[in-house]
Amino acid sequence: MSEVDTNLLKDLRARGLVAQMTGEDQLEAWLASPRTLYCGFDPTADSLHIGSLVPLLTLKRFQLAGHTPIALVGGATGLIGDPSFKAQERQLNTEETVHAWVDSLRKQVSRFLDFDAQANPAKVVNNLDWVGKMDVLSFLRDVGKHFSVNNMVQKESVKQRIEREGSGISFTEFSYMILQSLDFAELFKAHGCSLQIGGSDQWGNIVGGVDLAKRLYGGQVYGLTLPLVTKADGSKFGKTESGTIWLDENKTSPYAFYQFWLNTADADVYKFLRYFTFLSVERIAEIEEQDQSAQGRPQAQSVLATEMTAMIHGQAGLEAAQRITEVLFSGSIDQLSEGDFAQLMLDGLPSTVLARSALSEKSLSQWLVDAGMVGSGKQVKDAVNRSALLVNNKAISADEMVDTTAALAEEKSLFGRYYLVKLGKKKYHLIEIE
RNA sequence: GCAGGGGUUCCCGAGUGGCCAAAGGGAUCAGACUGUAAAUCUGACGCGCAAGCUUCGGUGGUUCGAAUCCACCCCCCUGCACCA
Repeated sequence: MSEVDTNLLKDLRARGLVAQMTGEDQLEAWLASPRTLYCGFDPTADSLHIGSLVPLLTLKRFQLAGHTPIALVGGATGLIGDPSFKAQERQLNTEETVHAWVDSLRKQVSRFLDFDAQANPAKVVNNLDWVGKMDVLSFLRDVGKHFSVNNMVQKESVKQRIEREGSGISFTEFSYMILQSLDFAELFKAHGCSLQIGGSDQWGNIVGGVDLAKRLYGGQVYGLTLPLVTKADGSKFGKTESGTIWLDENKTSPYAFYQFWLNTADADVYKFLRYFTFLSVERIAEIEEQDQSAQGRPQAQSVLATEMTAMIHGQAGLEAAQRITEVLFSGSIDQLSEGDFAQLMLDGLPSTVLARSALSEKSLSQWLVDAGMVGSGKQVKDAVNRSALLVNNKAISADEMVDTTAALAEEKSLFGRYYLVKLGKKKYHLIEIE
């Protein structure tokens, strides 16, 4: 039997990663020996986003401490939809869609865990493998009988759906909790899995699973929830003007990803370092101290961005992101070589390739809207009025905004074909004329 | 099925015949200040550079004029009934 790191729980607590747990006193002792634990990820998109990162990384922390992690991809539960704390009934996705998403998530999740560990190799399972085989009568008689609707209705996670005016909950979503409970019981039986972790919104579902595993198999099992990531200013974590921050580099480029973390507010950054990185809490405290005694800009954001980008996108992704950042925010663009521009495009700087003959087709504002740089021409106009729209560092006039040929005149280009468009302080888009 | 309540621009939520592209708040974007922070102040916020165009669940109608009135339809909520 391999040894485990018994300081795990202490470390999780120090990181603020423990929201609730069952069997408060016993869990610590239970984790003194290697155990198997799981966390579920439902396919609600073709990629995980950074919100899922906290449970995923915690699974990793458990593995590093010597326990065996199981990542469950919800091929079955994803077909139903978790109602927990959702304001509205969700639209069901088709089976094909969910199947495809399951495959994507399986790959993504696998990158974080170690499957070759001698003592505690990770596993990935899909709950469709057992739920899909179950027939209705078995479900109702063998599983359903253990659930009290009275109890389920009391759950905070579905309460607002039941009480709230203007919404409701279908039996389908209401049954979700039973399926998730079944997962835990099933994993206990098949893999001796004795701990489920998840976001604190999963508490109700997790407790349901603990109860069911006990009733069906008399298992000694535990549940542990992690805090939902919140921001000090109350806005939603993980979203920016351009949408969700995904883990998939095709949906969120390493550059955008790096920038996201770099823009973390001071009030959140040390908490995020504890939540998301594998830096020790001591090291993080040290960073915080240094930042406090130093004037001006803290180093924490940069550490966070570096750690996270390297973790998700690797060293190459990090370097690309830093290269772009360096050029745009500290360098002067006229020092760029022709090759640098090509590199920026490769590195993932948002860019568009246009034919010179096509320029006269639309106004510059329309081109920028089409390129996805801004939401509407009004925003471009607003920026132009404030001299906040620059092409190769020169402000665009109101006339040029309408006349693309003038705005992107050949003599204004760099190397005859590059135009770096800057809107506001942070938004960049590269246009190449071919 | 019956009765009652409701569906407004990203969200919440005003608006009950012209002054409504539609109050207010939130979110978001931009500017100033800064550290590519926070807080604050300013501007924008259906689409369009503009002229102008398209909206208030849907379709028709009344009217010089409708988010606002009428008819029918769709959807949601609450209660009752039906079913058992």
